[in-house]
Amino acid sequence: MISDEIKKILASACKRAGFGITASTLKKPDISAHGDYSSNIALAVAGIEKTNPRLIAERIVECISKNGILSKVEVASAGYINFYLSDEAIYEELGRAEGLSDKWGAGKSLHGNRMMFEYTDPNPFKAFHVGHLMSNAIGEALARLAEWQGAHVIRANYQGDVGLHVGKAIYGMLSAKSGIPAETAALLDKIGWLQECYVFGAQSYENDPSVKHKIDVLNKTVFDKTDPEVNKMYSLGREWSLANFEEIYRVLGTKFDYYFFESEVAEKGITLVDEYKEKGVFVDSEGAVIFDGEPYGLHKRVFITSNGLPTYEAKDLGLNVTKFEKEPELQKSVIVTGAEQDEYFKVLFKAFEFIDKRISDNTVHVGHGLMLGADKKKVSSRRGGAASGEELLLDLKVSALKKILAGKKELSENEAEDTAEKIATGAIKYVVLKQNIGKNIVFDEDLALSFEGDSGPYLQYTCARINSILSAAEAVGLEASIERTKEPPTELERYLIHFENALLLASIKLSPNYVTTYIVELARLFNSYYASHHIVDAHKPESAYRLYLAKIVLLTLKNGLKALGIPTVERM
RNA sequence: GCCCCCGUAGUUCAAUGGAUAGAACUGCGGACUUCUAAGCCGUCAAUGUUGGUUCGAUUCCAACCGGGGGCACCA
Repeated sequence: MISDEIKKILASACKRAGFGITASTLKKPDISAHGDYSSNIALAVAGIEKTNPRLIAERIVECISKNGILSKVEVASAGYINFYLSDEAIYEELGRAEGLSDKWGAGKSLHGNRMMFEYTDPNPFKAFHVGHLMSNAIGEALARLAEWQGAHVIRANYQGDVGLHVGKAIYGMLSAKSGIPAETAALLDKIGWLQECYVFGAQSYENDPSVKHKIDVLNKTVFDKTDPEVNKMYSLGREWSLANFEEIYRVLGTKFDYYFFESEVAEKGITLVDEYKEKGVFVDSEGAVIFDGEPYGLHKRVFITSNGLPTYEAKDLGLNVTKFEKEPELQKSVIVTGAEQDEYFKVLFKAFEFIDKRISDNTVHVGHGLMLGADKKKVSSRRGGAASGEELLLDLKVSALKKILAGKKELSENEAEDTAEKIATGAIKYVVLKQNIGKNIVFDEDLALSFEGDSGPYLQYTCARINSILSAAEAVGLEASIERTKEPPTELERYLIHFENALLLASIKLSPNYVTTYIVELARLFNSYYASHHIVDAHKPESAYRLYLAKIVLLTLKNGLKALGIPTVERM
């Protein structure tokens, strides 16, 4: 990265000037008039030495040796040191980007690290909710950003295949047995039926005390596997749900390496609680076994109920131990869930400090906000009730398809369908990834359907537009080249140079929005450039360079989108 | 009651303690019979309140006001 070069230059200049600061602070200035890179190091030094920052900056600048990559170094304002890259350095960076191709943007900051990301976590027998969509978008982006930094990433999905919700669903299934879809029926029909069963079961559970009792008993039957009929419903529902989730993951672009199930980790959780109860980590309280977080400013949590059943606390104990058992070389474990679990995880990690410090030290929880509708309430579906993730995707897809068909593009039916799906996925993922993870998202579906402005489709559109330019160039036999007829770098070229840093920062901060912000600004700069520069013109010598630049922009957009898990389209 | 998170243009979001707080949507006003108008250009408009720390605060600290979430056998 060229910023590393400048950091070195700056550090050695500081040393020569007699300032022993090694922590170099180099950033891209907010406005281009302040150069390509800027350092506030003189301000920091002045703070310590109680002297005039401008004088310090000037002393540092005097010590900067001549270097081909810099055209100018200046002291500005209160004492900033602004670095201006030479045109040659910028062309060289563009050439480096081209050479790296689909590796352009990658870094080494996590090279050799083995990291597990757990996300999505839907529950079989229940709907795939918009919350799962968010968790997936964020988890997938974080996983990919880590991969771009050289980490070996392991994707994990933890699913609740036991528990009350299963009892409710199976109660519904048994009640509606006559309407059960045939084995040959479409998956969508099976899932539709299953969800109706769940809703029926859940409502009956709330409204009818006798049913509540029946479901509680049924739930135990599910667990004990003593009733063949119940067993059959259980395996059908589980199978259908998981197959349906797999289809959603395909659309979303996620491939999991591990599927953990609550049923598989419960036993281990119970054993751990027993073991560490003897050591005083867990204590009996009102018949339950709890961990008391209050001495640490946290709260109490039940791990084993008074009926002797493990809560999700105990299961999480088993889950996290299992992760490190299956992956002994694991250096970091990241868990993505809703932010409502923030404090729960603090308690869990505190308990882990007494059980396995390696786990508590190397596991981080990322809590994301809720997705709300335009009315700031839960996103509701067109059919009433909370919207499922699938419905939301489908609504967006239908709208995208309409828009595609309204155009005069000659896309085949398949391509149109596929493109619409990618636009829908891109739209929803972008909305989730463009803002800070912990905050609630207000998702105005009508606004999202317009696909205008600061949006995923805007980025996809820009890519499609460049593709179109490339084919226009091909049609007239124009070849991209940076060798002849270079033009002085514009803001666009100067912006491209910061791509690697955006990816690095996003990875370090677990904040994909650094990348969304970067690439949407890049797209904006390109579209603006496009409006004022005619690119393909066989008669203009500068066309080769402009085409080259367009290709680098496309490469950067594609790599950025890939690192976020947002699909790109060829045409739209 | 205790704890956690969040308060930035009319709206939805940005901003690694630094320079002139950046976009999008909306509104208003434009350009274009040239490579994709899901585009481009211009314009109006914002840091909840009061203090503190700092050379410098949207960012850190405190209090208050407002919103959301969590605090025992559900996940």
